[in-house]
Amino acid sequence: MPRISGEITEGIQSVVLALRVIEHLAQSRRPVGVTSLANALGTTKSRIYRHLQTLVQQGYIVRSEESELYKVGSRLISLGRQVSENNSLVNAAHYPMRELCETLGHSCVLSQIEEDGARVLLTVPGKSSIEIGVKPGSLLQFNNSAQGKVALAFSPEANIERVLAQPLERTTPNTITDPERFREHLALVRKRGWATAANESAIGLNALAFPLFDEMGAVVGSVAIVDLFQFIEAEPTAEQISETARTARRIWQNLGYAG
Amino acid sequence: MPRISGEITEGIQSVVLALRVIEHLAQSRRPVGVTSLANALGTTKSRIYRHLQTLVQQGYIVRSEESELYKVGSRLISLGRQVSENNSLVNAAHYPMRELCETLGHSCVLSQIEEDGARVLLTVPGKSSIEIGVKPGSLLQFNNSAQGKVALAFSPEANIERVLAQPLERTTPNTITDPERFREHLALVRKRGWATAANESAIGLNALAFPLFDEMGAVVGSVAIVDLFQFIEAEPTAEQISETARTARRIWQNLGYAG
DNA sequence: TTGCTTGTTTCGTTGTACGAAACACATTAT
DNA sequence: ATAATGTGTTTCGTACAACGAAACAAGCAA
Repeated sequence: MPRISGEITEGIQSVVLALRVIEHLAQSRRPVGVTSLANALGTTKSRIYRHLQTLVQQGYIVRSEESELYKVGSRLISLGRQVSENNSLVNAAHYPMRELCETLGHSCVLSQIEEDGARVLLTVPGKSSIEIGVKPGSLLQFNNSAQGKVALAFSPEANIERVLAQPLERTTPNTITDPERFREHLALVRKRGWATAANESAIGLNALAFPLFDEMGAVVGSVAIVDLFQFIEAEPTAEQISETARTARRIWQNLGYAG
Repeated sequence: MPRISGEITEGIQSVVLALRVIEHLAQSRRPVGVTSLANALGTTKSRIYRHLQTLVQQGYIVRSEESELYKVGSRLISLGRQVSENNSLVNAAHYPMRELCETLGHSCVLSQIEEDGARVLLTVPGKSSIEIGVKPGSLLQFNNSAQGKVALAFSPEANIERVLAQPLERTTPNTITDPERFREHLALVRKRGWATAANESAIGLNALAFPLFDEMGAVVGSVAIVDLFQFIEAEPTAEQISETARTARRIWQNLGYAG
């Protein structure tokens, strides 16, 4: 099987592709055809075709009968429900987040800490007509997002050192890339209890994030409000801070952490 | 790669196994180890180990740090949310089903029609202390479940013929396996607008199912209440029928079907 | 007609994914 | 202590699964 990127090996190839196919279909709400999928994932039509066939056979995706395009199938949907219903973090956060969104009107994002970033689990779109959001499933970096920073700041020291040992990626001129400055910044975040990330992941955007703790007191993720810099300034309003904090606290409590 | 069951080929093997691994982890709420997974799926440890590694690498599953067992990871959770949130049927049905469960106290099941059965998308557990339910993700047969029968009964004629052409599987002595009797039974279901399946899929169980239609008037699935035969008799009570019917109607309306 | 799209099928080749078996490291039993 | 079982992990040679390229079919638009 020719031509893989000379990397050390990133796992069983066919499985990796299959997951990418599923992920792609889940993202795009419209059904997708073989060719466009092959282009999007940078591989051949035959490979994609074979993979689609397997996934259809297994019931994870279906062909919409009118067009001859592929879309998410019922088996994947029920798998999705099982997984997300059994996840305590999503359950604990869902309702408080909706309320926060009602109160402040900003988009609201839940993320879970992972080895190299904060994974977006769930977003509640804001009330403005311009929709600002973060794509569920994406991985936010530790050094350029409020969610990542706040999660890292409250992590065990060993974790912080591990991240600082690696070079910090720069995405905008405002991204913090110097390890020493970043260390100081994390100390500030710990002191205040929250983080913002004005123009750090993208120019014009800001977010205000609070950490979430489980029953053992360990960080599991973060809640954040996200909006244009215009609406969430470098120093957020007292209301934004207190309301988001209150939401975070409600989520902890649902998770069993007394505070 | 030796020894597959001599079948015609059921798709890309490694992908099929990977999906089974994911499905298994999603089902079992507790973390699982390599060996038990290998036994459960009937394959070797090394194969499972390799697959788990790929899935971990991709972020779909993680190892719980205390034990060295594997469990569902955040990437799979966020995939799950995406998929189930974008699914109109689940969204339309969720709230009405909860209410139905409050009213009658039985477990409530949503399923979507598929080529060879009704796939369980979502279940709301009943209020009794004995929990009767159907596992989400499982495929209910057309001939031995209320959900399957009602979905098939309102399908296009061609679909019915296709199913009748295949031999009907028997699971209990009460399962209908004779094609002619089944055809008559479907006519009755169509006339009444609902189906039951007393002792057909398992002795002691019964279900009462209504069809669900989309905006074009085509069957997309079914809602059903499920409980012990003791609580849902061969001829359900007027209240059970009217309440479940009302729920079904509310779901159609949410889906855009005027009726 | 001739292009230019789709999705599908075939085919020969290659290197991946495989099983078996060894390995390391725990517990528990003898 | 030492054998006996239980984990999860690693190695290795090989068969055959998964692959890319290219041909094929079917649809639509100039």
